[in-house]
Amino acid sequence: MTDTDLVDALAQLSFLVQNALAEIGAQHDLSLVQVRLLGVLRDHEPTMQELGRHLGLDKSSISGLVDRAQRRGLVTRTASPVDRRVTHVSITETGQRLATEGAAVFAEHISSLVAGLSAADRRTLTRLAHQVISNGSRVSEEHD
Amino acid sequence: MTDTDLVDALAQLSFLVQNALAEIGAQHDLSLVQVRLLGVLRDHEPTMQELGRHLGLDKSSISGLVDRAQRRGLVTRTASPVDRRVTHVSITETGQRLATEGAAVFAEHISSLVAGLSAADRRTLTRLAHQVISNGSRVSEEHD
DNA sequence: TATTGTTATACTCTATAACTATA
DNA sequence: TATAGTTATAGAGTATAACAATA
Repeated sequence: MTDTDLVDALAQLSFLVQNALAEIGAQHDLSLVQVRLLGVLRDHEPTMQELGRHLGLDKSSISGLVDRAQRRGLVTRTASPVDRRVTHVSITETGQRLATEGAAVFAEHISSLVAGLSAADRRTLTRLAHQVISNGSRVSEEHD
Repeated sequence: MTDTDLVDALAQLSFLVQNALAEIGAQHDLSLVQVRLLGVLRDHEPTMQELGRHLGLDKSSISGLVDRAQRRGLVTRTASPVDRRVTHVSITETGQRLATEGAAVFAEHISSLVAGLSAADRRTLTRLAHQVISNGSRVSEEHD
């Protein structure tokens, strides 16, 4: 027996959040995947391969993705000093500014969505969301 | 002051749910937008224009989307009897079966994600998610 | 004239397969 | 031989602009 109401609510909620992310990106001509790319690069300087794992994309897709972002001055490629096959990707000043600004707008947008909830309800929602997320990590590890 | 922890949790949760949807679709060679298309058509027989509003896409994008789904035997076009400019889109038997089966798999997947929560916590999460969603509807109406 | 839908075009995004350079 | 990344190719998905048919 599945909880139809909860399943539907989580599906709708996920679309609400993803649409917000997509719209904020679109205001700067960024697709959702470019938003995710900048999001990853805010805190990491991964290799092309690591980037592919993070985003769940083939290495050839990453090549094109980074090409287009680089063409717009958002990221740069740097050669690894230890293994000359390896390329690291980093975010530029411009990309960083865009990512930081977008993250702030996103945070405000989501905050406005939960503004009607009491402080206690917001804490509860945070706790329950984390529980579902950690459950999700466990599930995806099982399928490795 | 924005609630960083809640914002992050909702973002992560949205990716968890959307990835599940995308993976289930991919098992039948359906993209996320094709999944959404079939989802809408399960309960409606909209015109091309209405479909565009539902999915937030331009009418030209809908033409291509429906073309590809029709080529695969998932949907059909029917002429409106009252206005000869208008085309209605309906789901086929094959599409219906696919959509119903996918919805069941999705429901099971999400249910397994929340299986660790108590019944009370699941009820609370349902309530809070609905509150955020209705807040989101209100917000998007304001921007009309 | 206004509206519905299609078509032409251009670009992003994605995977597969073949390739190059390095290990 | 194996691995990291690129390139060639093909297809889905998207929007803009121009178009045809109908209202």
